[in-house]
Amino acid sequence: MLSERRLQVLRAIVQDYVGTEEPVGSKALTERHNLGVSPATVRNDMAALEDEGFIAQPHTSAGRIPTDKGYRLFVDKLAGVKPMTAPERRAIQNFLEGAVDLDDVVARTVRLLAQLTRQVAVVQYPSLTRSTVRHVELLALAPARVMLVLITDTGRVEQRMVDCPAPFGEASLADLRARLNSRVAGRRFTDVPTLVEDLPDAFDPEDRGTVSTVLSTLLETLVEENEERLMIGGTANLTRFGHDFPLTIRPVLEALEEQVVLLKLLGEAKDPGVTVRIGHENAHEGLNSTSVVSVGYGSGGEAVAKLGVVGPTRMDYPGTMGAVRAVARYVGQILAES
Amino acid sequence: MLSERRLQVLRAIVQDYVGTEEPVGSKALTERHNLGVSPATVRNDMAALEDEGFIAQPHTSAGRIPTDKGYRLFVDKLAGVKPMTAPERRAIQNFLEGAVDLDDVVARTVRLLAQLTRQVAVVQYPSLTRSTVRHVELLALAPARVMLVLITDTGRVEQRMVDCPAPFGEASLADLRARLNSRVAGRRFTDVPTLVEDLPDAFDPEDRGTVSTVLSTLLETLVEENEERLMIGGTANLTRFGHDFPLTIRPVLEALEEQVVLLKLLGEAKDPGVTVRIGHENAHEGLNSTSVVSVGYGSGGEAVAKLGVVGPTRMDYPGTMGAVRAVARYVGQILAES
DNA sequence: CCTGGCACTCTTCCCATACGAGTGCCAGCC
DNA sequence: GGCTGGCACTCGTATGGGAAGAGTGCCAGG
Repeated sequence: MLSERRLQVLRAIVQDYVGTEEPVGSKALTERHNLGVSPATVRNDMAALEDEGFIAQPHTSAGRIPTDKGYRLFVDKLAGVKPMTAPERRAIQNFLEGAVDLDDVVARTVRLLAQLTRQVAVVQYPSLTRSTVRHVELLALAPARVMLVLITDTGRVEQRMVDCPAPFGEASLADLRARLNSRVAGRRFTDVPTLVEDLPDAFDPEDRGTVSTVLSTLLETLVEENEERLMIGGTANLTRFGHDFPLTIRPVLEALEEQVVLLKLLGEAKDPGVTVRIGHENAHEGLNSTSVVSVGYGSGGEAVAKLGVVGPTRMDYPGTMGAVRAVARYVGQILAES
Repeated sequence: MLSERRLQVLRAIVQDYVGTEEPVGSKALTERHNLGVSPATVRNDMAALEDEGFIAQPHTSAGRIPTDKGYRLFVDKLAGVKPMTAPERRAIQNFLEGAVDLDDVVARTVRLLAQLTRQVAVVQYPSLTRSTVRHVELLALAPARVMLVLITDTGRVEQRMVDCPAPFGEASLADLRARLNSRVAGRRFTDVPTLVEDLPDAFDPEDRGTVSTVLSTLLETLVEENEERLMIGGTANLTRFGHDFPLTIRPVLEALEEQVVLLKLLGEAKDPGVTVRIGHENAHEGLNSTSVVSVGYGSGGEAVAKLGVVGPTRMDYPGTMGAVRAVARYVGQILAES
């Protein structure tokens, strides 16, 4: 087991390295931190930390830098989440309150996160599966053409065109609209399939085909839109990544464009609080030199989607975690209000 | 005036530089192109071209690279638009035809453009101003809460929540819905304000306030959403930009995040055909080392939005212009069909 | 267990040199 | 007049050898 002081040394190394972006040596450490021991002692501690795999040297005559394992220990044991200051919290709230619709909320959230953390921000749109139906609307655009509009409690709106097998009267449409809403309004999306199962039976045989078509489009929408959308921002912050540019940044940009990858990444974080995945803990190869800090957010107690940031493993974890947590909290509030 | 051969020399320089990314010298030119003259002659021509400002030397003992002015001449006079091959055209069509809704069309277009040109692709959503109204829907979500849904002929859907000053009966709502649609359906967005101007007069005094509120929300939507949305893709291609990385790429990424900047950029291109803005021709400073190739697209004869790519000034102009033009054409077709 | 001292290892920086690519110019030739 | 070969010149880049500096590991002593 590592002694208390060795942990302090590790913490100091992480903090200094995050600050300076340069390998940190024993002498610099004792100067900048009150460890109460000499550089020589620190050197011994460093050697031990290196044996355990928490830190490494880029080359023989250089200082140490934390490994992924070192950051992991730092995040788990050595540092808390740095809470936002009151002015920061006010600023977050003010900025988000100006949003006019869901798109705007998401867009503002991305901007805000990117600015606060100076990293790449990723915000997932509220998921359909975990939401409830506010309203389903059917519009006859032509005799045999219906537009299906789905409104969720999180303000999300999805629409689909339905080509009906037969013309569908306005009265039947109104009937279907009423029956559909009375069954699914306020219910969870996951329950919808069973709730509408026997709905065609209530209609005249001639309309049943159309009703079935509409319903199956509705169910399709639930499934399709399940591959959720997300918004990304702050990619310009990638330029602060490191010195050996193109090689580091390219795979990250590629990964960011693969929404599937990002969604999987966010989806994997099951933790109810802030989740941190460091370097190689990320399954995707392109993100092996990055850390992902994410958290769920939602209008009620339950998370309906995730948001987070992607940055270099050398990042200010306490600050980033604090910012991510705070933003998620306020977004949740905004969603609950609207 | 420049002689015919000098123009050929300029063309050769542009082509070689685009290919190799390195300053091109007189000897290499005569070897790779059948100019029929010796390097010494080419040197004289180069000196003349440099005097005129079409090419420049990075340093005394290096080859020449084209200036913005040189690229401009190349684009205007020396090169045409390279048409896509038949297989390429088929691939474009196939790829776009799989789209299920407008979002998907735009997303696929971005991907396609980025892949074809190996550059950053930008696609603007079809504009509201130049579209016509397909349908306006009003949904009573609560006694004094109405959702306004606007559907355009390009498939775009916008929704807004309206908080009414007074409860609004279902009958009145149906009345308003019917009157509204009979007036604006099939009409251009720009005409809507005058078309609905006197609509409140037809209602009972007690409903007038609500009708006005709904209408003003509708008009707001037209104005607000006029600041159009766009989708960007292929940012990973920025890594192929140049050797002096962070400095070049950073302002570009920043500009790309400022949608306002991009929209202005696309908006400035009035040309009915493919527009090319080279280097400093772009008003925005961050894009001074890039060229923007854009073109309008639309379902009918008229352009409803723009799309294009952003890349280094050192790009394959004929190929890029061909790809941009072809994609715009097929997107137009897809929109017209749906 | 901590500390000061010391030898050792590398990387980085700097400078000087050599090399080579490319130019500009000139005299001569068609 | 325009093209060509030749030649001197410029200047960036590659190469190599120190010298400097940072940092380490280890050891003997407190």
